[in-house]
Formats: sequence, structure tokens, C-alpha cells
Amino acid sequence: MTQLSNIPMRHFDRSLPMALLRAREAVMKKFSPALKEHGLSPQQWRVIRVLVEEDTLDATEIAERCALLMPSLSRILQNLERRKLVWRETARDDQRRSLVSISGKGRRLFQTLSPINEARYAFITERFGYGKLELLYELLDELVEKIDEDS
Amino acid sequence: MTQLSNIPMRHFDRSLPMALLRAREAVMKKFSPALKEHGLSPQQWRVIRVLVEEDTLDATEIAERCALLMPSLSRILQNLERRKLVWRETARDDQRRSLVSISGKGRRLFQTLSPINEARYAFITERFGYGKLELLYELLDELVEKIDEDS
DNA sequence: GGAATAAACATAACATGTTAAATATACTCA
DNA sequence: TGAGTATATTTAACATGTTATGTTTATTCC
Repeated sequence: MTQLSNIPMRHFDRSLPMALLRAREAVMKKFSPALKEHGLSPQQWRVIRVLVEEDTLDATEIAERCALLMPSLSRILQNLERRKLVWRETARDDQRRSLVSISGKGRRLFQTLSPINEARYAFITERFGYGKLELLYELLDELVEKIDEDS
Repeated sequence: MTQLSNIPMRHFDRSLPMALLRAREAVMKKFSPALKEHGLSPQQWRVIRVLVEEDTLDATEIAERCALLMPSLSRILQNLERRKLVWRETARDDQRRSLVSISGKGRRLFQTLSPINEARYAFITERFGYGKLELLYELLDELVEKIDEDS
């Protein structure tokens, strides 16, 4: 017998990555359709949303805030710029940096979609319960914190 | 003023999709490296894992259990079959169905990786706390349930 | 039996995830 | 100052996510 053979194998469904994935899928099913109707992917929407909040950010900051890797973001920005939803300029003091801003068209698209998404969010909050949602946020934050802690 | 203009906008960080994404990323950082060392993506690992549990499944059942869409699974199975980690045969009673089984090589790869992953899982459980982990599973399950309920 | 419909799987096309490498600019320090 | 190093972004290459469509085999129902 091997060292571990007496430990019962967790069932496949008790997999944290899978549980998080399924939860995310269920949530996204509420948000994606309205975005798609307006030609936006969830990732493109995240970028637009953060630019409405901050007006101008460099690419690295956008990547951090939107949880995107730079290669993905690079393609996304090219796409959004082509569609004139955002515009870019090179930072004067550091020519490596690309400063990105939301355009009027991008801001109007945000204003169209935002209330729809807030309504979906309200639906989830009502169904699941405000307290539970807050508890879930706390647990998720703490999970990340504990996992990343040194190790 | 519009109907919704007096509702404060949630901050970007209080986004359920983002919170779930970041948690999943933190967890995957613990599991992915060992898989990658053995040439497996997380998705390929999910397929191998479910096939070790069930020995033989058709493609549709694998897709459901692994939370993969059929086009992704189709490519993944071609890959795993080419590497002789799984094998396939057409179902006798229904020639449309493709029955997939784990190979000896696939099973041995599973046996190599499984204890490593269980150790990572134990690490997370210890850091985060068993009770909190169970609570998190319950909340995630309930979230999916409530969102999918009719609507 | 045969046409219409449905089901299972594959392919196509495009966006994103992921790692490695390339390019351009900025910084450091002898 | 200038070589070496670091940083910001892009490109490349391949796997996966996602929707639409194609192909083959089953099923239904007249």
C-alpha cells in the first residue's frame, strides 16, 4: 500500500476550481447576453468600465484592475481603439507608456449598458440575499489573501 | 434625471464575476504548475480525472462533468488521444456516440499527479480553514441554484 | 419505407488565456 | 557617456471559450 492509499479521494465535484468556475458561469449567464447584443465581450466591458471610473490609465494599470494579462489586453485595446470606443496617446514623460482614455462613444455605450447590468446585479442580490452575497465576497477575498500569503 | 441616476454605482471591485475570477486565479496558481510540468492544461487534467473515476464515458457526459463546451472538448480529446493518454471507440448501439476511456499511460500520469494536487488542496484547506471552505462550497452551490432557478 | 426532425460530434472563425520572445524606451552606474 | 539592465508594450504560437454551421447517425411519424 502506498502512503496515501488510505486517504479517500475527494469527489470530482468537491473541487474548488470547478466550484468557482461553475459559479462564475452561472453569474456570467446573467450579464453576457446584454453585452453581446452591444458587441462587447465581458473582458472588453471590464476595460470600458474601469476607464469610465478613472478616465485615463496606462495599459499596465488597466491590466491589473481588470485581471487581464498584457497580451490579452493589448489585443483588446487594439480592438476597442479600432471601434473608436477608446483612444490612446503616448505618455510625454515616458514614451514606453500608452495612456488610454474612454471616448464619447465609449461613454455613451457604458451609459446604455450600465443600468441593464445593475438590474441583473439587483436580481442576483435579491435571489441570493444581500447578507450572503456580502459573506461570499468576504470569503473570496480572504481565500485569495490566505493563499497568496507568503507561501 | 433618469430613473437610476440616484443609485450609487457599485465600485468596480465589488463585481461578483471579478471576485470569482480572482479567487479562481489564486487557487489555480497552486495547481497549475505541477500540471504544466507534466504537459497538462487544467482542462486536460479535468478530463483525465473524471475518466479515472468513471473509466468510460461518452463525450457529452465528459463535457457536462468537466464544465467544458463540446468544441473545446473535441479538441482536447484529439490531443489526449494523440498522446495516448486516452482512447476511443464508437458505441456499438449508437454510432454517433464516442466512448472515451483512460489508458494505462493516462492512469499512471494521474497517479503521479494526484498526490501532488491533494497536497496543494490540503495546504489551501489548512490556510483557509476547513469550516470556511465548506461554507464557501455551500454558498457557491446555493448561488448557482438561486440564479438558475426558473428565471 | 421514407421524409422530416433530433441528437452527437466535428469543424470554422474569432476572441481570450498563457508563456516566450521581440521591440522600444528608460534607467543605472562604472 | 555608454554598456548593461530594467520596464512597457507588442507579437508569436498554441490551447481554450464561444457561437454558428456542417456531418453523420437515430428517431419519429405519416
